[in-house]
Amino acid sequence: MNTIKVTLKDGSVRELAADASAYDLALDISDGLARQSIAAEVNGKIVDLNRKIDDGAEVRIITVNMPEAHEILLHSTAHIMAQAVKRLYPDAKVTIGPALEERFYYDFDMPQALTEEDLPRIEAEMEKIIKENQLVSRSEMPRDAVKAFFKSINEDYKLEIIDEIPDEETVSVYSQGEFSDLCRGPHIPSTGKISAFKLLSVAGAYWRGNQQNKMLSRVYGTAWPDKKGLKKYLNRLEEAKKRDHRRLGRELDLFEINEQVGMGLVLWYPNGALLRRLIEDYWYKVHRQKGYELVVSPHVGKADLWETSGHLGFYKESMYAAMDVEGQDYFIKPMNCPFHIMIYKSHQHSYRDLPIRYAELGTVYRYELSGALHGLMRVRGFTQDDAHIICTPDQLNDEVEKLLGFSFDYLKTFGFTEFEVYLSTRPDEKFVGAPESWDIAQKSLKDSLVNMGIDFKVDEGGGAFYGPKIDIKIKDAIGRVWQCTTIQFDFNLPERFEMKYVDADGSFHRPYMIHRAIMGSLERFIGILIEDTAGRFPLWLAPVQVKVLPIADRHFEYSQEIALMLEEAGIRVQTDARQEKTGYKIREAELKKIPYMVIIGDKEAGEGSLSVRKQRLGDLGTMTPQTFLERLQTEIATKQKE
RNA sequence: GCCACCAUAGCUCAGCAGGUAGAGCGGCGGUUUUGUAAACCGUUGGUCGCUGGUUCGAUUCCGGCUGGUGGCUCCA
Repeated sequence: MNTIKVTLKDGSVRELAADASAYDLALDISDGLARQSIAAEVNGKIVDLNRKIDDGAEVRIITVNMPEAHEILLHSTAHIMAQAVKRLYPDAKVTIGPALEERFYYDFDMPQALTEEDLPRIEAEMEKIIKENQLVSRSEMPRDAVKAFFKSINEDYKLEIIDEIPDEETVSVYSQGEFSDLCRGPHIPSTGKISAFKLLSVAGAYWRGNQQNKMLSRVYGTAWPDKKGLKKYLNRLEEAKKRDHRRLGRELDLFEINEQVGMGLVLWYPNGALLRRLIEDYWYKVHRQKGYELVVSPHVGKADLWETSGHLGFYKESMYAAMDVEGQDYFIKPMNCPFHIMIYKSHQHSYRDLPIRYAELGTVYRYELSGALHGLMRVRGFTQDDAHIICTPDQLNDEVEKLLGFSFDYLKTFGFTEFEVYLSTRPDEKFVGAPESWDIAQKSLKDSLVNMGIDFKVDEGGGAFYGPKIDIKIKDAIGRVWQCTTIQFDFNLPERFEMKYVDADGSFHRPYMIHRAIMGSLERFIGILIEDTAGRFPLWLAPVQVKVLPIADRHFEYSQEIALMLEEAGIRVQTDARQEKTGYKIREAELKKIPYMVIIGDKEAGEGSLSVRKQRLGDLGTMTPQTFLERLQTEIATKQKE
């Protein structure tokens, strides 16, 4: 009998029967490994476990617990779900069902939309399929045969997908029991390999995400190597729920979005407004330090301005309707740029004046679909931490590098340490400006990133029509990623507004312009900050920093003294003089996530000391008022995170 | 905007196979002078989101609207 040789990850070589599959290899190594295995990596490519191995291949068995296995688990579970749905609702047509990062979904075209109530039934049917432990098999077939097959079972969507698969790619079908699905794979060897899954929600989703198309029923679910993993994930969802900024916003009295005021419009309560103001103050301070000039622009502008800027041409669907002012149309601003440009144009500028950096916390209004609104994260009126940098072509590199450094420093100040950076380049079809200008700008952006040693991904063709951009996303405390900073070139507006500067030789030139926002929007950034910190803001941002808790009425006078001393030192302090037990006052301060509590009883009043308690950590012991104040001041000055 | 679901006291929620509602917390009043996450007693809170319809009668059933949630799309 012929044999083949395969190399394992550790470099060792094994001899197997000529027709051996990856599973046979796993079995040959150990029964335990075989049991745990769900796929194999052959010559760097992840394939099905029952795929035959070629002689000389380098093979690694993928077991359920490996990170690479998760996507397969999710994807295979999606198939099991589709199978279950087809069993329960034979009229359902399957469409697509990919794995996401920790979840999967499958979209179905249903005669009647699925609801939450259908989920337990589907889950039960899935359990059955898993118990049946059906073998999952892959077959590669000629396109026509595949099409004929899906046509025979009325899966129209699959036909549409097949037509879009590039010719050079092989078309494969995965089958388990009575269910077959067009799929690239790989998949688990049999349905019994799934041991922990849960369906999470149903939602509507347009076929191919296009509003013109039919609304499908989407079911989201998740799958994990074991029950423990599933439980951990579900706990994480719970944790995220606890951090939900909408809930904390109410609990901590930060803000409200009021029905009578209007959807997507934020009312900032005193605590939230204070938090916001602290961020604004810091923002103004560092921008002045970084050479920005602060400008202020109006909330509305005449139609002519928006005509010139092109917004009425390409952005109208996001703008609110015109208002008539003495026979003239005015529009509420969706962006600040035209105003900043008008400020630039008010004077003639020499090359010596550049770069000019105009910054404004500019509140803009954009029409967002009602269904897209979400707490502070997506609203209709929001404040951009906007700035426009106007410079000469040879100042570009320097400006971009400064800007990147500034952005990272700024975000780090708020405790964010992990970033994802994206460079988006010129779109294929629609763009303004000369391709050469794009090349210069893109090169400048790229060089800056490389020079600064920043890891980034390139989103080829992902730029706006008016220029390439760099986006920075931040990762929060529970690993979620949020888009904040955006640094965008603009070849459009300088042209439209005929911006210019006078060069050394006296000739006029068009300056380069960069739009940038570091936080993106204040509303959204604060929303992210709330979720990142779970409402436990760093001391420098906490609306109330210290709560003074006299134990009995006789301690009130000394408590007042302490509160006054702290207040005079610039600490935001409140005294809880109610006739309540200390435990009760502490509990309340804890729930309001006030960073420090100062407890004052006979002992403290007698010796002129303080008993200090830190939120969540508990009793820090007794210290002098001076020591405590110094501790606070250090923590504030260093903007230390909780 | 579209699909599904949801809307009961300030908050969290129970209830009603149709006969106009209840708890805990909070608020208020009192007693307690209190030591590191909830003292005790009393009391006040609701056009059951709005609006039509069915019905002798609707918070409950049906329709419309408004708002919210999860998605789709877009993006700060």
